[in-house]
Amino acid sequence: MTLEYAILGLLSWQPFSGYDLKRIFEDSPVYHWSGNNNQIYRTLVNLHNEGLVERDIQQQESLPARKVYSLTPQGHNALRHWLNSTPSLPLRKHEFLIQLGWADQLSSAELDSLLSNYEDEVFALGLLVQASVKNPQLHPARTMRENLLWDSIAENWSGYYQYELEWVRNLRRQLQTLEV
Amino acid sequence: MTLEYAILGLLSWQPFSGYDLKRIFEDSPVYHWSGNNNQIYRTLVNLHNEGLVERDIQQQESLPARKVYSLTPQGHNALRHWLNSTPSLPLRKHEFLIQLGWADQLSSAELDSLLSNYEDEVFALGLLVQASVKNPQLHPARTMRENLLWDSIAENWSGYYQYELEWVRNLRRQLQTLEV
DNA sequence: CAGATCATGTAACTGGTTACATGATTCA
DNA sequence: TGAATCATGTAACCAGTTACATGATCTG
Repeated sequence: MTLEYAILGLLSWQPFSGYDLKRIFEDSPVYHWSGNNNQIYRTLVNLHNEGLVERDIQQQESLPARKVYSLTPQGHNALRHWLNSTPSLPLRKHEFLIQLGWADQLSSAELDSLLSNYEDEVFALGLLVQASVKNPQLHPARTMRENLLWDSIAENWSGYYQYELEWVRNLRRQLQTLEV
Repeated sequence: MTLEYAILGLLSWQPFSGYDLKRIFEDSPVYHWSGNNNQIYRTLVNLHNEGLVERDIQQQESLPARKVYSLTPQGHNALRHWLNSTPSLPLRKHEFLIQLGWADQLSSAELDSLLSNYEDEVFALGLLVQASVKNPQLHPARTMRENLLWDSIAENWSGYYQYELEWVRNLRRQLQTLEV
């Protein structure tokens, strides 16, 4: 389960509550794929049962208690083991390309509006991603090497949206020359 | 449900059996995300219940009957409606980038071996993708415009793996210069 | 006064994976 | 003789989404 390790990673940096984690997952495209409580809170309970994290309950007046989690030595081990395991390849679910595959049924106006919508959305998301991925609150930079790694992660994400944007612009241009 | 429309799309091209579809989904990165029977066979039953496809049962001697599905007029309508609906953005689940985010805990030998593994796998998959995405059996080319669309889909996929490959090579180079 | 933020959590669901089961035929 | 291909399907499970519930405090 990826989410488990994603959480272990973050906790190896600093202790967080479920709520903190939820916000990080929501805000960062790196952790894009789950920003929902249900899974996060349940995963924390599991990790706790497995002895990989420990929880510190901080009582607050007039707000529910914060449950702050941190790694146990076993948690550190589990993380380190995962870090050395063989990397998994990125998964892309690109629904739009499937849509496009049958879009010859559309008029050229409809098709271009579809592409222009896509272009706008990619552009907008690209800006968001660029902003959030550079947010120093979302990642550590304790050594020069760690800094380089996170820069490279940020570059991978923002570069990806750039790639997608150039691709759609190029396609629109090609379709226009076909039109004439 | 994306799978539903992906199937409607394919059936709008030509009739297929569940087994045919399963193989297409397995072979093509475009439909990467599900090559498993369970869902495909169940989805076909659903589509049939909804009246979007009709089935033609072809008895065979000594082999189970082939159930060949094709679109009904309602199926064509549903597809056309979806084609004109607002495009959805690509989803990337990039587990490796999360792994990398905490990889400063590894020795430089371990880190480089991780990256080199990743590079090899991306390279290999890139070749596969390039081959399968150009396979004319997996897509129609009935008009010049349709041809252009599918070329562009193929380019999006193979270009993506190229992008990922250049990214990892670049990172390895940067890490090496840091080392010295 | 309405809506966001802090902070926890649960219920019901959809989507997707892994593994199993059957059984004939072809190919190395 | 063992593996791959053709062709159907089911059972059990894991992962992820949407929506709900509570209740105080802060901000416009």
